[in-house]
Amino acid sequence: MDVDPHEASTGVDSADQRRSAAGTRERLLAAGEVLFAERGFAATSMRALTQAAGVSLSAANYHFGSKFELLRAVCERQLGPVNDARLSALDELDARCAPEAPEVEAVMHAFLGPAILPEGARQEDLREVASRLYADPPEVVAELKQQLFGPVMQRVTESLVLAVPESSPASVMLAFQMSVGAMVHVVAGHLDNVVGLPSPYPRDEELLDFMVAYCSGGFRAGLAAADRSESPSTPEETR
Amino acid sequence: MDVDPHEASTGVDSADQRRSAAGTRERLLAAGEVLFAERGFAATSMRALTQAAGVSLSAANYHFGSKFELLRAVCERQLGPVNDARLSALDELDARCAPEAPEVEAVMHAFLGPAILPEGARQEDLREVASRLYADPPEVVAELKQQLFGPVMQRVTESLVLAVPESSPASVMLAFQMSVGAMVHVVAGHLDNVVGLPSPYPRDEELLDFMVAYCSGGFRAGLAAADRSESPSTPEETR
DNA sequence: AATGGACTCAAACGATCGTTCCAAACGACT
DNA sequence: AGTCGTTTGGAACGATCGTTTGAGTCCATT
Repeated sequence: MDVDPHEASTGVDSADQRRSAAGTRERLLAAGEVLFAERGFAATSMRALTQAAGVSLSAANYHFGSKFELLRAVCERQLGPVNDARLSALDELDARCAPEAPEVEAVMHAFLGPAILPEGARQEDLREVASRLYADPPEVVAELKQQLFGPVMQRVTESLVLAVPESSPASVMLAFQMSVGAMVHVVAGHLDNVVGLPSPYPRDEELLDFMVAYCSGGFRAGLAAADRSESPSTPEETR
Repeated sequence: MDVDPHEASTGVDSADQRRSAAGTRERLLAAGEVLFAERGFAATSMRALTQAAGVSLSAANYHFGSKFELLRAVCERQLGPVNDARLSALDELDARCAPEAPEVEAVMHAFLGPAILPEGARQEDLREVASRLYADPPEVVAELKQQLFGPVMQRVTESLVLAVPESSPASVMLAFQMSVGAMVHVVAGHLDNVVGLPSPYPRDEELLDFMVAYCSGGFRAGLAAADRSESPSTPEETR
């Protein structure tokens, strides 16, 4: 009783056996979400992270082996539900429009929705660590990024190729990547730094509808421009 | 003659007075462009940077006061010509279509062109440090970013508001920010990590035309969706 | 009560960080 | 020749980094 590492905010005094065990891990993940999203991986020290979490330094290295594994756990915890929601939405979309190809807007909605709208219960301070992966570290994170986003990216690309069969897959991927960039920009919170916009920009369905319209319209316009410049020059594949 | 700090690659032996002076500064800026763009600000050490530049550690702190001032100099040197080209292209565009409003495609081309196409002479290994500013550090760089991009952003927004007078300025800014995100994504080189695309994706006019079409189409589609959802709900400003 | 595993703590490890200091080399000028 | 300001290199500064260590605490089980 000499030290008080963290006050018991909720009035639990019984039946909270090994609360500190799962609580510490949860605290570290929550602090990692905030700090990694705010300052990036390299600029976030383990001491600042554990201090923000209210736990000891070695506790972080006990639960997770290293700083990088902590980042991986944070990303997986945050991106797992998002990617699962994306995949299930795409499956449901495919099942709905039986043998016909899905609409571009519907695919974009399935891809953007779980990232824009807050998912499930935790919705207040959930920053997007994943957006940091698109910018932060050297090439070590490339493997993590590929591991986290690879399946979803491939799945969305397949649906988009089906949605616009007249365009080449390379153009579809290029146009989709620009949508990814727009989404990362929004999800990373860069809208908050624009002078004429509300600082915590609301993540509501209005923004989602706007993004779906933007990405779908840009997707179609980009492909139209690519087809316009490809068809008269390279008639080798259109044959 | 006991040490050999850096070999004289070019065969200069006369009339190269104080070559090391301007050469050292140039080397540091060039190394900063590459390393800051590759690994970000926090993950790039001064020792790695000066070693890549082939100069001493104290030389960097002599020419630039600190690591942050070196980053500022690198960003200014790289973004200065790009932003100047953007502003002059927008001025030329305004002068061309006399009293009428400019086209969205033309504004996007003026904004995207200098960032996509290599500018002037140096075009080989010129990475975009600026894209790192949109992702890398905490809030210290926010001031640098605002200082570097502020005028151009305001200028482009003005032209876009004129191009679509029927939409609200807030929607115009939101749609433009998504185009900024797509541009940052492309300029940051994230296309190189996509499996089905060529790894050093060519920065040619074909990509520029594609991006102009994408951003313009998305811009118009997003605004159309916003107008569609705004007009029946809030008839206060449309009056 | 005693044992064992799960967990946390303070302290320290070596390494590397950005920065500073000082002596030496350089060309320019009197 | 001699002196000055400019520029460079090498060594070292204190601080902080990620990680490891070993003793200690707590709870569940026997």
